[in-house]
Amino acid sequence: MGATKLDIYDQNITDIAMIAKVFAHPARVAILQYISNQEACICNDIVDEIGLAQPTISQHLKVINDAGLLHGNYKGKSLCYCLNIDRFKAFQELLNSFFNTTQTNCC
Amino acid sequence: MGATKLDIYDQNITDIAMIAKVFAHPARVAILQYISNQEACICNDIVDEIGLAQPTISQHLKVINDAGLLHGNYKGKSLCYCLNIDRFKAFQELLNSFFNTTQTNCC
DNA sequence: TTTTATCATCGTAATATTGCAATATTACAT
DNA sequence: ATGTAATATTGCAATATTACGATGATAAAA
Repeated sequence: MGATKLDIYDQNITDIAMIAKVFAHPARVAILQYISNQEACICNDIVDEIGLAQPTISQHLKVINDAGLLHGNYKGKSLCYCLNIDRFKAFQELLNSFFNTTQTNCC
Repeated sequence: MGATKLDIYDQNITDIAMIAKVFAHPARVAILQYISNQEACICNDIVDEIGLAQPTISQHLKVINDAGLLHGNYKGKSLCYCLNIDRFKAFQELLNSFFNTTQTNCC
């Protein structure tokens, strides 16, 4: 009990849910917005910007990264996280395809 | 510790996160898809369709309803849930506005 | 090489979510 | 009013998430 029953849903449904989960925490939305607005995107800057501890930010970054939304390059001693814009746009399209195939048929 | 710190984020960021949370569970995505594809949308049908117990479905419906995504009409002895399509489209636009203002500036 | 700065991982406590059985409520038919 | 079918609520156990201090790893600088 307690755990999500993943085996009973269609693949496209679990895909939508997994994408939405990335955006389902304000820290991750804020991180994504921040990264996309900066030229250099160093993790410690995010810690300063958002009022959360460094391990917490790092944990959220891992969730975002596991979803394939980041790629990082080393620049000096700081890690530069950048948005994987192709993946990001693919997420947008998947969500829109769900929204657009949904209609109201009754009431 | 453990609870999301909601007070440190901009309103639009928490809005996006709250919307995404509704779609962040496959049961809720499946319910929304199912409702939108049926002519009559009775809860017990959803229980049969998705392999979850009636109280669990009812709980997920409450989350969807609390987000303003449903309106219900009574039809005979069964409750007819219907998609609040205006709210649904508003959700889509908010998500798209977030996606569209996000760019990649480095790496 | 030692220090320093930056980011990741581990361990853990607090809180939230998920799922269901039992029970309550609601609306309708009789 | 009473019975019945459909949905909601409650209470609880299992699991997941969030947050952070302590610690570890890595790379540049001293």
